[in-house]
Amino acid sequence: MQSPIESSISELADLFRLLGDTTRLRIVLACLDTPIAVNEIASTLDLSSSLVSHHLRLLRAARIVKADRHGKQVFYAAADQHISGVLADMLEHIAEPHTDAD
Amino acid sequence: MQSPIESSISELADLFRLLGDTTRLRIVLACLDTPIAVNEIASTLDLSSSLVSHHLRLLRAARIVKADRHGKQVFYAAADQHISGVLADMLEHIAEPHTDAD
DNA sequence: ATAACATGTGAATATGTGTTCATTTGTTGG
DNA sequence: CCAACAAATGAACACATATTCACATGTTAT
Repeated sequence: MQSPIESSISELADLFRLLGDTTRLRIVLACLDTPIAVNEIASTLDLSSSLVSHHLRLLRAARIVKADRHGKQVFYAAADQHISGVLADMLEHIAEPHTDAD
Repeated sequence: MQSPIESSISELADLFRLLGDTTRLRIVLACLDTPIAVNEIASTLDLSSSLVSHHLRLLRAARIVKADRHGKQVFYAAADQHISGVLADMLEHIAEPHTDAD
């Protein structure tokens, strides 16, 4: 991997920071496979739609998810393959057996 | 991707949250390619070794980096391929051209 | 043992941020 | 146009956490 320039680093960190909150992460996971409306996310995860909307705004700004309006409802979905790729890699990292030796 | 169980989610979020700070991210990037000592990280990134040590402790606890003592110095390196894989994916995500249309 | 160096740690503070509540904007159907 | 619903937003608060400073621990050489 190339050493990323300084400007990319804050952008990188932004993306990770957004995924680093359990509520936001659950929201992202909820719309990974198929587009899903805001209030459906809210009811599924048992959150207020206000809170979901707040988080989706941040996720959308970072292009982690993309929005698609259908009538009154707005459907959200993962922006691209890299997002699911990152999540898959991290899950492997967790699954990996680890000795207690540091 | 399988839907990750609830316990994995907080573990996942922890990992992302740790990478979501620019200082910690720079530290991780600094020891991605080759093991590097604490004070070398500190001087390279122009940080106090105390701060670097604090962050390394968190990164080590999450098994993002691993420690290796050689004499007085402790060398740190990325724990496994998944970490670099995640970073590579995220960099691709950033590099991807994006329209301003939301 | 002691000095010199490298790393680790605890407490305190300043800053960032997730959540709630109230309100507003946008959209469809009567 | 108006009522009903979905989504978005702003302000305020509570809480988490990154950083600094002072000090402790661990390691090597003399």
